[in-house]
Amino acid sequence: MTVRTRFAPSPTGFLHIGGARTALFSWAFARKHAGDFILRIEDTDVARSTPEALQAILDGMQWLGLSHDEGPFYQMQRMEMYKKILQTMLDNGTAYYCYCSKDELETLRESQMQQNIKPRYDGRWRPETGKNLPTMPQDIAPVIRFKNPQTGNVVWHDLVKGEISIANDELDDLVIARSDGTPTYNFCVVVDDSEMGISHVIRGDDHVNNTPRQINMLQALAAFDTKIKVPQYAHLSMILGDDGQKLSKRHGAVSVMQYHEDGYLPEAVLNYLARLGWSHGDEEIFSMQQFCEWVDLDHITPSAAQFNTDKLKWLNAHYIKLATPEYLATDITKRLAKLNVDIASRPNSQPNLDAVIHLYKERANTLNELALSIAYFFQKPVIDIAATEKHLTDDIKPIISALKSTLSKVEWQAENIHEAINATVTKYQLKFPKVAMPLRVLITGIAQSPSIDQVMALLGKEEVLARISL
RNA sequence: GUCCCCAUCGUCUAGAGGCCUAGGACACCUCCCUUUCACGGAGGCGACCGGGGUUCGAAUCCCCGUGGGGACGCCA
Repeated sequence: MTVRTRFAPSPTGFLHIGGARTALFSWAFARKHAGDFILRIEDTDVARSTPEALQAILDGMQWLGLSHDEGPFYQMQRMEMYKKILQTMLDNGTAYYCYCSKDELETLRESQMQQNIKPRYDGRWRPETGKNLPTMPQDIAPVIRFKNPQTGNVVWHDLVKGEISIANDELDDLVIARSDGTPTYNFCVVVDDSEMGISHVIRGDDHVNNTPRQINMLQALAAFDTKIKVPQYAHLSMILGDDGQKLSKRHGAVSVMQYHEDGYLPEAVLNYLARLGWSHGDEEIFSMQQFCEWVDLDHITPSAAQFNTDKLKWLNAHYIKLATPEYLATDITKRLAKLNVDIASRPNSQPNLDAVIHLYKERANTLNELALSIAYFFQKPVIDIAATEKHLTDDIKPIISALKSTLSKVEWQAENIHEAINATVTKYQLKFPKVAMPLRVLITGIAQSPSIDQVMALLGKEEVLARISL
């Protein structure tokens, strides 16, 4: 059997971390089994769907590199097919019209809540042999409801959570088409999943409660079309915020593109997401190629997982270290531009950006940190007054002055610069940092940097000498 | 409220009845490296939600609590 998975977001918001993880597992699972990954846009909620949200989702998927083999399919473009199937269900008695008004349903719900029973449709328009239906109101456009079985249990083996069983009498006859005729989510999912030949439905665990309804519909459809099969389900548990709280629009939920913005590499986000709620022994760091070989559904934890930004940062630092300067340069140039450091227009690109990145990439957690920390190579440093006062003391100033004139005569290479500093240190019988620290502060503005001789070599003689002004 | 799901260090997790004195990773702490800060290296701190069973033996299986989460829309 060919594995076919899908990611089916509704374009009502950005692609957040939970959605991205679901997409990642669907994508990887399809890749592992040489199957197909399908992108389907569930846009039947016309009022809330926006082109901006659609674009944001597409951008997020692209940034992460989760490429689909088919689609994107848009449900709004599949209306004819849904309506045809709706009519078939009406004809064969698996669905029926319901003329309840929204007010009527609201009243029903409230009274059920008051009696402490689960609120659900009471089936007043459900046709049964020998049953008298209410008088059809003139002013109500009907919805279509699915005639859900009333007895027995729906049982399926969830690939993540194991066997789940829900009694049919817990379920009601759900609306599958609105009064304006448009089909609803649960119906479209069922039609699309079977029509697209989806073998594994991998989705968030907020859909567990929809699954028995969907299975019932699938079975109703299958009774009239033997090609229709119930797919396998895998429900991924949700991701909690750093603080253990549920992610929501109001609290903590951010677009995956925000991570891009914040200076995270997609490699790091992907690796982190793959490892969140899934494991392959003790493996922590792995490529997507590796993940696609290893991924399986039985090692996904059924419990919710809390997001940990520190660990993401650690992975990000790792992938920055791994990356070549050339790979990072374009991105870093853009981030520098945002800091008003325009290096694109510098004539002979001195200092060399790749070399600077090379010097700094082992010390940054994010690309933003990296850009910020190398800005002083391309513009006057921001001086840390406290650090300057601490290291550039009056007693050392004459020595630095002397060093400056020595420096002005050396051939500009890190080794020679190091030697010059060493000579000064020896001459005045000092410890190396005693000289290196004031230099560092003068040149970089702050008290932390890579080897100061290497920094100086890269920055260029003229600029270094200019910055050593006391 | 009703139904469904979940429960190992602070966090992510390993764990399929004996390999468990519970392993790894992030974070934290100490030391080493060192030209400051990082990086890197070596250590350390730190968990089986509670109670009952089953079994020679339970983190692992069962039951009951407790706690957490989800669902209950003409949203998806």
